[in-house]
Amino acid sequence: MHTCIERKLRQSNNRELGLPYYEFDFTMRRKMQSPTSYDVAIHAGVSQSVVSRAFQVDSPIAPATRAKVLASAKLLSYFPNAIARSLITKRSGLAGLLLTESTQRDAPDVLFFLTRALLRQGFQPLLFPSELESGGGQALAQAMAFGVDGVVSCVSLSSDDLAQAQLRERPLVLFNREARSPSACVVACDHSSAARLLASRLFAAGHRRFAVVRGPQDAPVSALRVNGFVQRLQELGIESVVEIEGDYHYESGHAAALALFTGAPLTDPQHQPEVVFCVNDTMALGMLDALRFALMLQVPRDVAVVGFDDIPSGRRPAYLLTTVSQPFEAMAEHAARILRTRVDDPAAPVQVELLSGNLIERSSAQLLGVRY
Amino acid sequence: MHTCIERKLRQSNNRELGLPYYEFDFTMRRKMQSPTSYDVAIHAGVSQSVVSRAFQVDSPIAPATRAKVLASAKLLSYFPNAIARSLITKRSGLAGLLLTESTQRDAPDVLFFLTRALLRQGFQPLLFPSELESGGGQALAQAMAFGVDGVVSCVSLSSDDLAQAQLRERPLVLFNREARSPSACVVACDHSSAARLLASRLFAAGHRRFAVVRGPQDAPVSALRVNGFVQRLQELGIESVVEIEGDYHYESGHAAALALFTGAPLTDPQHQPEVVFCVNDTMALGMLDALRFALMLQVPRDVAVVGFDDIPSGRRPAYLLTTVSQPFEAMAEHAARILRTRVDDPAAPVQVELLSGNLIERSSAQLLGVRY
DNA sequence: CCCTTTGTTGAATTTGAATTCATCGGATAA
DNA sequence: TTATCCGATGAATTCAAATTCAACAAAGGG
Repeated sequence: MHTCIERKLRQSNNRELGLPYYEFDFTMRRKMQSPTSYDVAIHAGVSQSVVSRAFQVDSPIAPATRAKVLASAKLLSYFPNAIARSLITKRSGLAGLLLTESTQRDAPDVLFFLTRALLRQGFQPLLFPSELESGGGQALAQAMAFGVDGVVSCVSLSSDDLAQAQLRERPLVLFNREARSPSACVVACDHSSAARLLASRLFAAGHRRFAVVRGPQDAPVSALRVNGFVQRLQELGIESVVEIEGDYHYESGHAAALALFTGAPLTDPQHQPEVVFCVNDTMALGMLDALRFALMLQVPRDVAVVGFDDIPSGRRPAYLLTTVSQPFEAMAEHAARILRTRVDDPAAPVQVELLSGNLIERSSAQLLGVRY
Repeated sequence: MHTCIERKLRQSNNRELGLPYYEFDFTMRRKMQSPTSYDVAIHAGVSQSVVSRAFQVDSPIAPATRAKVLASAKLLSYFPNAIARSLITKRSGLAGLLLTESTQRDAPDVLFFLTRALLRQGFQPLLFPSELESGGGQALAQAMAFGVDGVVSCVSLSSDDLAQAQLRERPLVLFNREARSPSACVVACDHSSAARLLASRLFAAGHRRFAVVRGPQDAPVSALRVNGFVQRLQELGIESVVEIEGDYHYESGHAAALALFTGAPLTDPQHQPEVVFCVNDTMALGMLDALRFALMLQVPRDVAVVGFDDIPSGRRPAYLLTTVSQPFEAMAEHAARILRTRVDDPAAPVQVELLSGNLIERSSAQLLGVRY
């Protein structure tokens, strides 16, 4: 009886004393280490397998035995070692969360809702921030090495990267990023449609001269928003839209205002834009402050301003920015649910979900027209 | 030769085919699974131990052998399994990061800087958000089960919880929380001193009637800030300071303004506070908006307002809030460094670091007096 | 020419928990 | 009373990589 347990116990003691495992063999409880299932087994007078079973649902174990084991475990403050468990079950309970610096700093809500949603689906979120948008591949490889069950990526990934993940049979959900492979699940805001709607309703409100402050050339979401906006305006007969490049930050919105409303066209009000669409709220706030405090213009009387994202500052009386809110909470819940589904059943169909943004009219710009 | 490897290979094949490990024994390469060190060993014509050594520094291995192994590994896109490694090395490379909802939502910078600092110290951050400030104990137990090498906690922990961590020999650093045990490392902003300094300099600027909007009664940092502020004022001869309880949110700052400046004392300007100290910026912004847009008061002419935290919105022209900034970036770097030190050497001395906050004077309140 | 030293290598063992499979015991059916 | 069955149990094996230790080779010294 208990030969295996005795061997293990002997080993434990020796480890603690810094001796080779097999040369030392009298019995003595070790201290100051996490207890193992063997320790609990000895305390409860059962085998290690029974301890393992006591911690699982639907396992063949007598209720009385389970109670006895759980009592011992509590006494020794034992908790199953998740690492050892995942080695054999091939399930770590970890979900990799790939982030860029800008996701973290400009849209902290994304991280908040995603971590909460992942937790609710039973995943512990393991963070892989990359400094650059291009660091996704390495972050993904790292995540694989850590044995994550799946990945939610807020970073663009190449089709090679996606293939890697698929090779390892690790489900991956792209969050607000383009799918570069037909096998990738995607949850995103429908930036393009929201921008089109915004264009329609600004047009309906009577505006005819538009300007756009976009993000850097290679920014994936900026392009979707700008193209949707501009294409819709072209359909409505607006031929030219002034475009200025920004970098998503407050200062570049401020600078864009000065660029738009200072210089030659200033003398001819016919050429000044009536509305400025900034592809994110942060720039829109810079724009508003520049218009009001540097250029002494009235908003929306002289110019209207719209943003995109619905950041908290834009809601306050000092700004009251008309904007589009992305349903981050719902998006996060969808992403986590899809991940859970595919982890449980790798054969589940690939899902692509586009959630529509909500137009929020405040006083920085008036919107008119049908609801949708 | 290679008997062990052959056994393992046979097992691998059977696993893939869904058969019991030991009944199937012809050789066939498995696909669509993460390669193991055995796969690489076979490919490179060496033993598994050699593969393991090839991936470590300072291990006895011939340079030529290592090159051969690494080439095979690259070809098979093999990467050591961090889970299996940590089972035997007792090092997971994971750092638990305990957070509350409010840390995440109100001070996203904390998470940003902490994750960056932990990464730089070679830790992968594993998140344990708890809905409530009281959920720290369970989060800590969870973190232990996941085998984290150490923990940074932005959540208050009881001395029992701290004892648990110590028992498991897992270093723990408290971030902006009180140490409930002499064995706990702490990195925090010196809220009390900063608040004292703020009081001194508002007094020096000529103010004599003060009000404070504090956080909930049990909020740990609110108390430090309020007490420092009020105590210093008492030392300076100010006997009574009006206190209003808020909940850290914008709306409660707004409400506090209405409570302070509406009603009986309004008729007698002698009793209206000249300065309001809000224990966080978010409430200070609510206060400012209420004063300006609801009560039609001029800031700072009629009332001065100061906050604490230096959130980005407060820096903008619409607010220009005088406040105290917490050196989160430096605090995060310190916390991560302390954690690294103690993980590498559990006998390293317990460190407690209080970093001083920086007073930032903008136009919502004037500060006078010596620099420090 | 033999013996020691140094540097590499591989077989076996280890980590902690889950799983498999044989076994044991008690209960029910014949 | 005996045969059968089912639930509960434990010994052994498994996961993937690190580590230990014995074995071996080549090089150097006596």
